[in-house]
Amino acid sequence: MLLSLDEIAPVAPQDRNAIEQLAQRSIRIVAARHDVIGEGDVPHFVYLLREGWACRYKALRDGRRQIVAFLIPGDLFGADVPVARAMDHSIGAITALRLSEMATADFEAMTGSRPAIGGALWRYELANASIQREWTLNIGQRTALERLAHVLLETYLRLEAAGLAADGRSDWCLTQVDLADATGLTPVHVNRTLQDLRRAGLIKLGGRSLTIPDMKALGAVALFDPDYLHFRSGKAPNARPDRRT
Amino acid sequence: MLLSLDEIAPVAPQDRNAIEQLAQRSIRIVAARHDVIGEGDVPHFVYLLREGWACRYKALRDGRRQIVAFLIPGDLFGADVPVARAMDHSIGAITALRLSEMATADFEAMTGSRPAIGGALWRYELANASIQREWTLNIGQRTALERLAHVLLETYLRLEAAGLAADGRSDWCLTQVDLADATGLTPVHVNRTLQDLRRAGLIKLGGRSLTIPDMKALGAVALFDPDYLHFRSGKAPNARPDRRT
DNA sequence: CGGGTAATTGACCCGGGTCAACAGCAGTGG
DNA sequence: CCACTGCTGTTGACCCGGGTCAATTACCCG
Repeated sequence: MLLSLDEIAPVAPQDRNAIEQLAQRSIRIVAARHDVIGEGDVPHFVYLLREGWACRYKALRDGRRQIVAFLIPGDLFGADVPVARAMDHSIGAITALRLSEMATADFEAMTGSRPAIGGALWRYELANASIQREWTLNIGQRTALERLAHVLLETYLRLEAAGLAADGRSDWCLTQVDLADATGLTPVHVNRTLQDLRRAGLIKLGGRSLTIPDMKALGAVALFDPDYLHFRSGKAPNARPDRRT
Repeated sequence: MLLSLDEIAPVAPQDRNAIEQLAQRSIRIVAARHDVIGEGDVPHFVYLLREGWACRYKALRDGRRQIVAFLIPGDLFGADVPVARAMDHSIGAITALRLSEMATADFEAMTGSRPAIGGALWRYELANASIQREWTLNIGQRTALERLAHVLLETYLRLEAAGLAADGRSDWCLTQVDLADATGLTPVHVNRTLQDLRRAGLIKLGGRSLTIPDMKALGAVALFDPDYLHFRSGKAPNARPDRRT
């Protein structure tokens, strides 16, 4: 079973089994480009994404839309709802999805009886929060070229960590409009910037697949530092003196 | 004792006392414009901000800097470190700060023996994550005018919830450079945009204080919807049908 | 009174947005 | 099997919101 939780915080085999048991009970299929959960909803399920790509997004009243995270197979969402009352954003399917749905009551019973899962979940949500901060930085400070390079590289690395990509190559389900909504750029400018990246030999993107020939090179363009992803394989922490700002 | 945790999730008096006990043990003073914690650090304390304004920020290697959150009196930070290993961002003082520092071991012992605090903390971090998503939306989609209006209104409301502001008036400690770093604009453009807001009668800002004469009007300009703040006084959730995207 | 930080202003410029048209394909129904 | 439709990607011409550069003017605060 694909479980991105396990890439952030190790989950013991018996705990994995407990999750898997619950996850096998009910499957939900969602068509591409439909909402799984809408802003304001109080869903009664915790979801595990089994197949397909989705996104978290927020919309402004006038239609402007910001994707705030991509969800890929193995990702868990809705685990915060029992705590946070209602959704403050929507979950949208990018491709067709296959989801495991776990009744929140059952899910809470499980985390209650297995503290290790609660702890892992806590780590998982903190890692997601860290990614969210990086996105704020990405959109606020990076140029279009850096920004797209960053999103592509981050997404590739998450896919690789999930075992869905290797050797710099991956299936790719995001349209240029999706990338535009995620980066705060227009689709037209995404198109042109992707061409710049292609021309520079930094990516090959097309035909539903992404190839990154030189991770280091793309990372340099993106000003990429993988620490914020909080993968278990991450580097050790360091110390630092007082510093003026 | 000011405790923003309590504005998000109610904390029982005995739990409040437990936190206060711990918080009274050690005070740390930090000078304005110095770092409290640097990116990569593994601090051994959980901090409660008692006095002054601070921010979370991330910096790019070339010096570009993004403020990803403002911290005001009553805010708690560092509670995630025991879980997340190392800091993926920095905490910087905007004004001089007075902080309570609680040894992480003591803090964890307290949350361990008082599950209600752990639950409240979980809600608190989720509310912060929600604000972070709103900031991503803010920077990605709103114009300079909307964006500044949004930041000003959000910050005012948080101050009000903390009891540090009332009747549309509040002390104000952010410079235009701070606002620029938080919104992804340049200081020059922040200056001009603030003047537009002033000219429109939407804000009075100067002399270390902010006044918002008409909350509704400013909210309309900012496309502001307070639900994402997850204040206890928030509205009830609603339902919504399947919707195409 | 002096020195440093924060706010303001003007002139000019550019990265990315806007508008519009078109091309390539995949699905779909006749 | 093919025409039709709609989504995705691409390109060109033009424009504007916000950035850059460079002074200058308040403010503190000691």
